Amino acid sequence: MSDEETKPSDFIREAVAEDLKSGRFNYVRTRLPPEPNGYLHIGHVKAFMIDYLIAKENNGELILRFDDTNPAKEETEFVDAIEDDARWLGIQWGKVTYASDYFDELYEWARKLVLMGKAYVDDQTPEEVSANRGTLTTSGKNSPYRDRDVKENIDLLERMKQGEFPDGSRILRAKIDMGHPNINMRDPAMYRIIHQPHHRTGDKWKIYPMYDWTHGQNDSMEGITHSLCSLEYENHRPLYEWFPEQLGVFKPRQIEFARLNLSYTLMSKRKLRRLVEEKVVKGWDDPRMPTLRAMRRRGYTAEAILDFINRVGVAKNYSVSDVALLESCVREDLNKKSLRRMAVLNPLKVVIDNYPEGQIEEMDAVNNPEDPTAGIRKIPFSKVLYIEQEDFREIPPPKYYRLFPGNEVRLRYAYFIKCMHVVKNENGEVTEVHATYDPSTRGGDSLDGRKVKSTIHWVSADHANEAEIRMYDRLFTKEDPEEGDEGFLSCINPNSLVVTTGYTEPSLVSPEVGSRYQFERQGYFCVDPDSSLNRPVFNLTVNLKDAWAKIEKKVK
RNA sequence: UGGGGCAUGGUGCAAUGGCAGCACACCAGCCUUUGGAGCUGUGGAUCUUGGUUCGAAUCCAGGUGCCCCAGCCA
Repeated sequence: MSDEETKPSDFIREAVAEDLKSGRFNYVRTRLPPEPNGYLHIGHVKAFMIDYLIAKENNGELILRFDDTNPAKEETEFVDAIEDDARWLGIQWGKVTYASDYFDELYEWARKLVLMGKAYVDDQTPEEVSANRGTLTTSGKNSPYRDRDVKENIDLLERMKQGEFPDGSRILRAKIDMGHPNINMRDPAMYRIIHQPHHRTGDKWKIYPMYDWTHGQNDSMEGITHSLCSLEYENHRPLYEWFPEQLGVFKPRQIEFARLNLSYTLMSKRKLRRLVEEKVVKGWDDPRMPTLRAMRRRGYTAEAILDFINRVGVAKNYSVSDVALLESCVREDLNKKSLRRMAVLNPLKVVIDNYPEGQIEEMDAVNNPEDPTAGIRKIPFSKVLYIEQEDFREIPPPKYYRLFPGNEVRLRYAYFIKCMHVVKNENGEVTEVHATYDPSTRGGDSLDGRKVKSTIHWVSADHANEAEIRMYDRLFTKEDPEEGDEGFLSCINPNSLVVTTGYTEPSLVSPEVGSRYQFERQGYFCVDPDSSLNRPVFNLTVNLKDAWAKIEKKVK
């Protein structure tokens, strides 16, 4: 296998290679630019991996730079969480910086622009600024303050900085062209007045730089060669390039790609916040959320997430990836790694009539058929068992070959059993299944070559341990939760969380929080921090493919 | 009646003028002590019209559709 062949390529990697070849840059340096105003979600992972891998593949550097230019929205808590999540993904960066590290230098650069006559203080109200910006199809109007002289501008800017003026009373604007067809070039704001403490600079500043003024200049100051961002910044590129051009400083290259969208998933921080605030979910780390904290809690591995991101690829097409692909990646990874265990989620009592009262046998069970080195374990077998309610039907539908009266199935790693009769309650519901076992099939193999069509899982009732099982499904019922007029809150899946009490084999009495198992024939489960002594809580990470569900649906 | 961008199976991504391919999903079969996993196979796509060319998904022209932009958010 050669690295040359397996190395992914896309239009960004090609552009970077071209820049190196042409000599536009002789090194590669990228940056991760999160705003510390919320938790990372899977959409960020795509952007992060592009930055990280492109730096890595080119023996370049990666800087983690927090874009903290708006004190009203940002908090240290998020800085820590973002670093933690990024590290969990395995991303490595050279150093951590903050936009706020550069506030002084940025201010000097702004003064320089004012001195050059390329920026001015505007006294218009926000409403006037907006009204005079024009529309998409009509030109804007120059501010009456646009031709203020340099001295006055310098003085006013300094006084803005000193906190002499109230919020919203003035802004510093770049002097470009109010008639520009690209609205971002119609004298964009560089500084606004905000009398609020900043999570890092405290109350030193009363003015804060805007994204457009900050980001590109930070890139330049840090010697970033490639500033990779999502498509919505395409319209900002002319401005991104205008500033360093005027200042005569290092000019990084901005390249845009399509952000990640996922079916049945919301990616906007604002809307995710509503889910938390309106208690649709229990918090940012609720396993149904697309945040990394939630996915970690749910049991997704970093490897699976990274594999997914890699398979999705990089392009400029607006696209919505299928959440089924993510789930497939999670299954593939977990299938190789997870220890198998037996757990009954919705118990139905089975009594083996011909099994000696009080007898207990230890059955050998394989820990992971995909990994022989995982070894085997012992599971106790006795006269009274629990099986899954779904694994018994009094009247079997077509193609059903699990347990039903008269049918024989295999209890995994134990015996063949045959259903003889059932016991019902006053409502006519089956409460107990009676069966006989064939002692010659111990371990699950018949001596006479007799075949059964089904193998079902079980636990010994006396030895089983109670556990809380949290079964998760998609949060939304629509592929695009935002489709239609009713909004995403109108298509919440009422069954996105179903909690049951299940029974596990005794080896799972107190599993380590965060450990992952495959419950045979059901899915992958991860031990939740809510677990208490002898009463673990298991989160469904992802279910196993359910062939019977498909058949049943088709037969109907 | 502006500017910027994008159109390839159901979904996502390749093919860089030379046999339209990969993954997921789907369907059929094989195998199976998980109706799991695995294996094999089938079907299905170049937005449209015209042009250049021996040859076009790719180049050119027109059309159509979708996305982004009028924060003192990022």
